[in-house]
Amino acid sequence: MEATQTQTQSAAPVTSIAQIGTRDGQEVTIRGWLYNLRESGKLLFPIFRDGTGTIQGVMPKSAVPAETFEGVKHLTQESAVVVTGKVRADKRAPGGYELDVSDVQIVQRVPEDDPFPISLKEHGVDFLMEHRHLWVRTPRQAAILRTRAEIIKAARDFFDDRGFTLTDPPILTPAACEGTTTLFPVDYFDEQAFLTQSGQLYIEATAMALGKVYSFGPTFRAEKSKTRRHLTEFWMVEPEVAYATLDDLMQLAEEFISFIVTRCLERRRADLQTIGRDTSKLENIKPPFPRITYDEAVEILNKGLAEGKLENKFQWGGDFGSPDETYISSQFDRPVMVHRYPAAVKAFYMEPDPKRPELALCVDVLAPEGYGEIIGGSQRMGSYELLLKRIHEHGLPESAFKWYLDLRKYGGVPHSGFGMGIERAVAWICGLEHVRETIPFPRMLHRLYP
RNA sequence: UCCUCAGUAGCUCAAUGGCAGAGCAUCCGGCUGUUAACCGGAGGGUUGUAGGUUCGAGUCCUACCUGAGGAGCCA
Repeated sequence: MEATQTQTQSAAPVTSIAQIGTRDGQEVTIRGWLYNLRESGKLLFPIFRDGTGTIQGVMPKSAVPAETFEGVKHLTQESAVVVTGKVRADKRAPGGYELDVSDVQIVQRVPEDDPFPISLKEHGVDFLMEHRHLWVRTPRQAAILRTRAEIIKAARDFFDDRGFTLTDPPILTPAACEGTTTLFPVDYFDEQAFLTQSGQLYIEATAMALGKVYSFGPTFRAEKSKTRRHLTEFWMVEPEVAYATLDDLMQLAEEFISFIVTRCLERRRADLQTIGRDTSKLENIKPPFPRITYDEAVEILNKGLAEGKLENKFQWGGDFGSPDETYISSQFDRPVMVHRYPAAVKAFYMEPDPKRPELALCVDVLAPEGYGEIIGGSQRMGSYELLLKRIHEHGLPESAFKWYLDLRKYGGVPHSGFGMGIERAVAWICGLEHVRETIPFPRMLHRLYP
């Protein structure tokens, strides 16, 4: 399995497969891997990939040296190769171009007695997850990862271009941010620490320093969730804005989501096609998004029950379950913003609605097509006294929140923010069945390898 | 934590309680336009583990292990 040091002797310029259309008729070099090999008598059709795409090579036995032909004829899937050939437009080729191969240098040959495990046929989920480090090489997974990168870049561009400052919250924290979910404990020099479940409390502090801020980073939840929407380690982008109200926040959220979707349609359309996404469902993701109150959402559920489209009666005061969210979002053709939930089912730090104090000034954005909640946000509580009371009510240690309370003591202002789960956004935009495909190495209940 | 389903060749799956099979992958052979190529041949098995019922168990029963889907919780 030794890797030979290959000197690319050819004068042909190294080109990416994605850019090969600009080199029609020219001699180029591609550095990549053998994706597949078909043959027909004295004619070989090796398909190469380089991370940007795939292209079929054509090799008649008569056109290349005998040793080159024999070397490629017995080449194994995923062997590393440096290929030189002439680009030729061909209507028969899926990408529009083929490569008339003149030379193939084998950088590393996969042994035939231990072949690449992921063949081109279908595989089961468990097998693919065990081989995630190799699964990411397949065209569909590569397209998803490129789209994830585009979504992250779009999110950061959106905030950077609007005067937000990126401020990174800590990952090791002394206490729960929200006090609700189970955290991963960490030994911190004989002190108890936890992996963060949200950067929100910390960016409230930096928002008071810088006005408009956001964070982008990993978060951790030790919940034993086993669904297509949950990971134990996932990435969130969280903006926080001083002086912003709930209405300001909802406007920000709809502009944010629209920007990201539009960007993906502009720049990753080919990848979305590879993934098999019906992009027509993304075309109308533009402001304004429907805004409904929690009360109106409950009415929708009750009506759905009366029409026999839902099974269980929904009691006012509870949080929506997954089937409830799916039904509510199915009534709209774009993300729906549900605001003003009962304070009792939401986190301790949310500002009460002055008109109805039993409600919180919060919003959940439910993605279409049953993808559920992709954004959760709120106007933050302003009153020092009420915040202290809520901390006690939730059984949280006051000492750990002293600094957070300080934010209300020293120049407290109305402020609002939300968090968007990157993986759920990727799953929705790519139209995936499960969030496990949205991140290079998903961490789930009982899955820590590879 | 609870409910449901599934573990058979490297992979995807068949097999009425009665000889453990196919396709793909690998190897050998054939084919000058293949599109998950095709055609012919070869090798490849402690049927998740442990026990039980039976003349006989991949198949039926019990326990356990592993995985998947869902609930709860959440983004």
